[in-house]
Parts: sequence; C-alpha cells; structure tokens
Amino acid sequence: MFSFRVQKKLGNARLSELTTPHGNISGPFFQFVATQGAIRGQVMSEDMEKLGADIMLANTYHLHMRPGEDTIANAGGLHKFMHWDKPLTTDSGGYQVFSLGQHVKIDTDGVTFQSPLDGSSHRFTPEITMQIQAKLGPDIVMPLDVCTPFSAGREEVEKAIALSTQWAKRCKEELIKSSAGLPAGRQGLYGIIQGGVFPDLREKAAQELREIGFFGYSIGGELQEKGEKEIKKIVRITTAQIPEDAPRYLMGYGKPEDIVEAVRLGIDQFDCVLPIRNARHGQIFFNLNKEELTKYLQDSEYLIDPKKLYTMIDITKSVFASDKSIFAPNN
RNA sequence: CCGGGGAUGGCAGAUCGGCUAUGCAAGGGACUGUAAAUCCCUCAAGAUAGGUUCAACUCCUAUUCCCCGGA
Repeated sequence: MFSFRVQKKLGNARLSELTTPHGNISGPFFQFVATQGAIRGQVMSEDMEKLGADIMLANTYHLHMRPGEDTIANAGGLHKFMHWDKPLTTDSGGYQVFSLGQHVKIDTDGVTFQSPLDGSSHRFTPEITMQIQAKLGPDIVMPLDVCTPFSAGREEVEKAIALSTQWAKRCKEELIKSSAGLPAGRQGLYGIIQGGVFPDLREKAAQELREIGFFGYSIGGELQEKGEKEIKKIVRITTAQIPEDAPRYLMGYGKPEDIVEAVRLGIDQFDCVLPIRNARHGQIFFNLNKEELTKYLQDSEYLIDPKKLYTMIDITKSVFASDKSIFAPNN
C-alpha cells in the first residue's frame, strides 16, 4: 500500500512516485502546512485541491492540544476532519521542541510542554506521538525528535542526535505494535536526520537511522539562516547518505530558489510555512518585473491568466522543465 | 436667532505653555517541520487672522465651519 519509486534521474535530481493509501504523488512535491488541520487564512481544503496541491501537512502537537486526537478520531479521522482525501502528513511536534524553547523540558524519555496558551503541562514521548498519530490517521508520520537551532554547538547537536535516533527507534517499534490488526503499510514513518551544521554528525545520524530502517528519511534542524554555502553543503552531504530507493524529505525549506537547488541535490519532498504565511502577510512569489506586476494586478484579464505567477508545485518540478528554467539560479 | 460644545495627518482619536501620542489607510522590509490574519520601519497634522508670552497645537479675541439643545 505504501511504496516509493524513482522514475527518472537528471543528475542527482529525481522524478519519483510515492504511493499512499490516499493516492499517488509525483515527486518532487511540496507539502502545504495546515498546522491545525486547515491552511491559515480561511483557505479551504477544497481551495487547495483546486490549486493543485497534492499533499498537506498537519501538526500532532497542535491537534493534540485542540481539538484533541480523540475528537478527530470520532469525527472519522484527520482526512475527514480536514475534508481532504489526498495524501496527508503529520509532523510529530519535534519542531515545537525547538520553537517553543523555554516552554519545553527535554529528558531522555520524552518532552514536557508548557502550553503557551494556558500554561497547562503536556507530556510527549515517542510512543505517545505515535499513538496520537495513529488516531489521527495521516499517511506519512514523523517521529518525535529534537530539532536544534542553526547556532547549536557540537555538543548540543550530539545530544540531539542521540535522543532523536533513540526516539525514532522507539517510534518505529510503537508503530509496528499499534499497527497490529490494522492494514499493513497504513502509515509511512520517516527517520529525521539531525546534525546541525556538522557534516560528520549528519553522516553519523543518517547511518544510525539507516540501520534501524525507515520508509523515508528527512533532513531536520533549523537550516534556514544565512550561510547559504554551508547549508547547501550540509544538504548535499546528508542527501548522499539517504538510500536511493527512499524518499528524501528536506523539512521546513521553502524559498523558491532554494527548493530548486535542493531538488538538484536530490531532494524529493518539502514542506514550509513560507508560501502560506507570506501570502497571508501580503507577499506573493512572482516572476514578473515591476511593470508587468503592476499590469498584472490591475488588468483583470491578466488575473485570469496565472501563467506568470508560480506555485510551489511548479517549483518542485521546475528542474525537469524542458526549457526556460526561470527558477534556476546557476543554470 | 439664542445658549452650549467643537475644529489636531487621507480617516479616527489622545495629550501637552517648550519633545504632538496611538490606531487605521498608504509605502517599504522581515518571515523557512506556524506561540505569526504577525513583527519592524517610513510617510504625514494643529481651520483662518490677530494677540499674550522668551516660547502657543495648547491661553485670549475675532472670523468661518460643524455638532447639540431651545425658540
């Protein structure tokens, strides 16, 4: 029921097909972030479908906080809850370990969140996140991990890897356990490779996860901060550590030109809040000069023709576009 | 006509005898597994004419306009 196949290669870039219980996706693909089960800004799932989105990403942590996984399970699962029949991913809450910083206490067994909303305390262990995700029922599930900031030093990163790897293993065991009686291959679990900006640690983390064995592998950690060369290097080195026949997922990466670059390096899967957030904040990604943009925004006929605006979906496939590689920084 | 109250950026709306907030709008920037329908920056004002004062958006007088009440 769950499978991944590389169909064509162009250098390191891959054209692929991911099969899930909710249909197939052609990769590289971009996951739109619907944290709380909906794209923010009054965007309906139906709208996303019309726009051509083929997969969305929701968040275990947020959905656990409200409305709670049981509520969603009672509503028929996350797909029904979201009015979304296509493939769906849930992140584990690992990113919140990083983004909620001071509200989180990490120990070897799991993490304790202090809700920024009401101060209430919530416990996440690898097992708990998998149980929640089992109830939510998305196709792709992520293990609880420790996401480190860009500036994290070697020691901090080593600790994060140790926990993330151990937790990923526990997540895998829990998935197998909780899947007993359920159709095999209902959910695909990824291993998240941490390692900060240290190439050798990235390699080590990848190797350990490979030994455990996951359906897919993702590159995690806060990478999006200046130092482009370094980031590119990390992505290249880490990508090379991921088996050819597994999907490679670069987490939280979303600048159009960066996506193209990452596709070139062999990444198949993306997610990012950037396009949705920026749109909500009044910014669009366009491929027009100022004059054309002005015309675009004023001329209703222009508005009907979306050729000159592009979406993340276009971008992830752009490397394979036969001509006019407008997104290519280096050509 | 009489009495009372007003007049501050494009709009709304405070304060103050010496530096005029703030919100919206407008323009710019940021945002990367969402504590973000958010955050940062910029633009831009004292109805008109006099007077008092070292100094007036602020106090005084007149004019114009607006609002409320009464004939």
